[in-house]
Amino acid sequence: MSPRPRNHGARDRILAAAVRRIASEGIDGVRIARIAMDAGVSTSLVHYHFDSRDALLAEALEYSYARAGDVRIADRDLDGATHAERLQSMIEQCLPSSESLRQDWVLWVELWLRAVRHPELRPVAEELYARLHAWFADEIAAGVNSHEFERCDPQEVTDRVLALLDGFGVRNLIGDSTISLDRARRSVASALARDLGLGERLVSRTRASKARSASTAQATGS
Amino acid sequence: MSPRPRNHGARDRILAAAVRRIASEGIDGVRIARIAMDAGVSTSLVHYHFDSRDALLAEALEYSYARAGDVRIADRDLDGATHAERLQSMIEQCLPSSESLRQDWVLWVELWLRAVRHPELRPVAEELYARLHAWFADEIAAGVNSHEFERCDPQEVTDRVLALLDGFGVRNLIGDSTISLDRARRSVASALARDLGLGERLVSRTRASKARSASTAQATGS
DNA sequence: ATATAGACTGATCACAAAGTCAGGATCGAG
DNA sequence: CTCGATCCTGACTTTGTGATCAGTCTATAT
Repeated sequence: MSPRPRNHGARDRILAAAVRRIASEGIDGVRIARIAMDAGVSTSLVHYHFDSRDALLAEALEYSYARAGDVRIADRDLDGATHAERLQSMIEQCLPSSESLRQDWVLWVELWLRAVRHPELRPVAEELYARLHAWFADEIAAGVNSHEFERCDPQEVTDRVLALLDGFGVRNLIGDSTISLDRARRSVASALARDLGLGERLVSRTRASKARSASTAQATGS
Repeated sequence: MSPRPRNHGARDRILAAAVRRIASEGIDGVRIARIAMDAGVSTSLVHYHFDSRDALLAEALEYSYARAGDVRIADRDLDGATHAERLQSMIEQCLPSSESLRQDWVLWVELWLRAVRHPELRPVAEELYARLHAWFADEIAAGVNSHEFERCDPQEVTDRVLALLDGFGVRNLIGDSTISLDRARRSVASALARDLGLGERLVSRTRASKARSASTAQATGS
């Protein structure tokens, strides 16, 4: 047997550093010298592991999007929760409510911008939205089935929720002082609540903050 | 009198070319050589008129945002219209529904991304949102006053509409096949209609398409 | 022991693109 | 006419950065 590739982890460190740098400086602003520095290696090693700068960045983004697209929780605190409580927690995880979520958001916007100009990226974006869509629509449909929610079209409602999340999320992301995180949360939740026939509140005040802290705790970690 | 600066229009042509190039290639992708080519001048002239690449791009963006932020219509066809009809037309003009609106949208997203990393740009973004907000909120408040709409909080409703517009707009902009322009239009309009107590439709079918064609006609021109 | 493949580096190349500079062309004022 | 300011250009310099390459080091297999 010929010696197998044994990686001392440098490759992964480079990828991780790349993701961080992309988030902080933008795809176009990233310099491989910085990535190498962050990863504690020489620039040559970066070129050794990746064919080109573009290849590195593409893989880094792919990695990050895959992670972000993975359903974000198997949140133990929500095991016995109602569908409304789960939805509340999902909303929380789709807003830039923690440092790591903000980072995901920036890469997200970066993807939007590039998808406009590079049609080959559109499937990537669509796939991400499709997963988010399924995540919400399934939960809503389940709630309708179990008569927790009023009859409604889960597809329509989901699209509206995703749009609200994007709209409020972006404004909060860019630091618009009129859209606090809490305002975004409440607006999205109350709009959703009305669509589901729950009146003005998705969940009661105390339960809402419980769901929130449960999900932010796990979003912040890692 | 000392000789006045006599500009043969080159400076403006450079700015216009810059805006076009930024929209098509992105702020980071813009090369002054290309801008110069488009404007039919030498690169040296670009440097003659603008201190630096950054200064040129900043001025170009400022120019474009100012134009886009200007209230977009004094739409004669809507002079005798109801507030609902006006709102329908405003929605149309806040979605990427024409080539020039798509261009504005791209620059808009570009601004979001940079505002995240350059706090000095945030006031620019906030100002743009403030104008949009006022535009919608005034119209809604007027409709409430005249009892065309149900009593509601125009600020809240406006923020929700702007979020929906951003959310649906972005997805349409990146070519997401599940969010057609028409779907975006109808979703935003129906959500707004419900907020205003008008049931499911903001305006009747025929009047809606009339308002749409009126506003796209003027959005496409120029 | 030594041959081999993978992991890694320092030095260097190549190139694109921003920015500079010296000077030419044009126009208005005196 | 001619002086000076404005407008404009081609050639050049500079710099940042992606990529290459020759070679070292280490671990493992035989």
